[in-house]
Amino acid sequence: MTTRRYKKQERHEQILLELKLKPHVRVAELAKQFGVTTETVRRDIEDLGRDGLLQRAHGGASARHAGAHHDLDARRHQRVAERERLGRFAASLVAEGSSIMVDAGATTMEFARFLAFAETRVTVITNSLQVAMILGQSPATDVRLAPGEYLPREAAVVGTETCEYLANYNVDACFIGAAGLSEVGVTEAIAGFGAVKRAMMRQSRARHFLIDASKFGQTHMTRVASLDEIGSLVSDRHPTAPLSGVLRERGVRMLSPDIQKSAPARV
Amino acid sequence: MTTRRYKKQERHEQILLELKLKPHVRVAELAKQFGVTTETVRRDIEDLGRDGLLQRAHGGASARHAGAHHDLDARRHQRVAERERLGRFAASLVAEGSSIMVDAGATTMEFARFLAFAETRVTVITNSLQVAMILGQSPATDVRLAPGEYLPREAAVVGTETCEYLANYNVDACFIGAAGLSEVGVTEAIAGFGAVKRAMMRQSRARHFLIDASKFGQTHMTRVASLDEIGSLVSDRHPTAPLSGVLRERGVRMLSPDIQKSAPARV
DNA sequence: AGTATTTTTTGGGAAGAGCCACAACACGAC
DNA sequence: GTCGTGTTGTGGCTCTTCCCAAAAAATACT
Repeated sequence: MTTRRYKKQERHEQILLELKLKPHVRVAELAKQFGVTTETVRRDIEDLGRDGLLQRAHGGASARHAGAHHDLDARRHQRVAERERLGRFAASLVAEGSSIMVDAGATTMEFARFLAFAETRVTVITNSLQVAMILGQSPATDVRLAPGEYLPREAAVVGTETCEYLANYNVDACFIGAAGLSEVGVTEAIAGFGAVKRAMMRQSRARHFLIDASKFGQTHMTRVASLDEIGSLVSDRHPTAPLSGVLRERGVRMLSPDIQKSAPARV
Repeated sequence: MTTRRYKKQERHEQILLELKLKPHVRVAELAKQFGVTTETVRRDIEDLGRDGLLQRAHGGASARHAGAHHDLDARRHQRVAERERLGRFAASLVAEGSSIMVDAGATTMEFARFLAFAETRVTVITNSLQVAMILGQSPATDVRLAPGEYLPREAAVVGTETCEYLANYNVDACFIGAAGLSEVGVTEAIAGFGAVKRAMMRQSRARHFLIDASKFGQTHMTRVASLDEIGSLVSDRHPTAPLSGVLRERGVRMLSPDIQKSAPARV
């Protein structure tokens, strides 16, 4: 027997690995690679798709580029439009020729996509591998990546090294995401990220928090910033009644794209 | 007239934008969105694909995202079998519980894949985003990423920051790729990488150079190491006549998997 | 060992996507 | 207006992919 067969789980791992390297794989391709039937690969893909580890597509599978948490996937898919508006709007806040720090996360990634697309000339310092790769696409962007321990879940680095590194730079603005915004302030679910976000805040003249409306009122484990420390809140919608009052009181600048209904939506 | 028709260029932009947001779009989807025939969309995709702005796929198009760098991907598809043998073999050299540095490149990526697959308990320091992502998959691996300027072409960081960072660590071994190996020594085509490779060499007790046979006899611009400095050469085949003699003379340990035909090839 | 369970292959029909060549349409120049 | 160029739509055909169900093989269990 010359070629031993891959076991199911081995194929699954290989497929995911493959998707880390290219955005799209074809069923036929994988079948040949593994030496199995396309039907088998199809089943593999179906399994992985059910677990939210990849996106199915006709003829193959695509990476779930968000790097977002599996559990939040459903919500992520409902709020695509919102996140997109937020990202596009936030990207418009970046001045030509400026330097910024960009945090890791699904929202900031969306922001990075629009920024790359706009080809704004800008220097970016980030701890997110995804953000680095996205912005690296744009020839107008200089990207510096922070060091640190690699967190596969979020495709980002964290830790003291990361914070120390950030402390060496002073930038015009930072763009930070978060899991929750409430009267308590900005909070984050994933430990380790808090420190990085705070380090970014310290080094930036302007602070932009990219938080979509679904996170309003939520409080998570670690506090990232008190309300006073938030420079501006960038969101897809303005916060409503109780929260908006508190925010205004504490001097938070609230920015959102929802005024301009003018241009007939084209997308 | 309610819905004005998109012009060609507008569609092109929209398609690219769409791909920034999701990794894969379908022809049929886009056709409906634009209100044109699938045939037209197909033509659009073909145009964009010709310019290398996206990857074609059956049923649609994929983003040329992060990691799908043409040359890197193309290289990955050349000499697959050789590279694979090399990678698998090199991965077997890593001792359980050790710490290593891993260079950027197509060959070291393959090595990383097998190392991740083997789930060897190991601490890895790298300047390659791809290597970090691949090894991050393995729960047994601790990954630290070096800082520096991001090079989209290779999905790696380089520069003085990178080298300075590496100087802070001392590891058991380093695994370094290269574009050429000749009597002159190990040489590299891409400037900036040489310094990083040398920095890794300095901090490692053992040095493994992962160089496949197709690179024997080649000399490139910047010198990475003289023959004396090479610890061991890991390759898919033993070097032949003129080169092998010189290498032996200069104390290079030559390792390659071609003796052990035992384990049936797995892919 | 032998049986049970999971996994993979096989085959065939339906749906989708691709490709090609030619017709239809738009736009600008003259 | 006519012409020419470039773009888009149409119809016919082929190939690929999908999905389903049943047979075959591999694996796990006792």
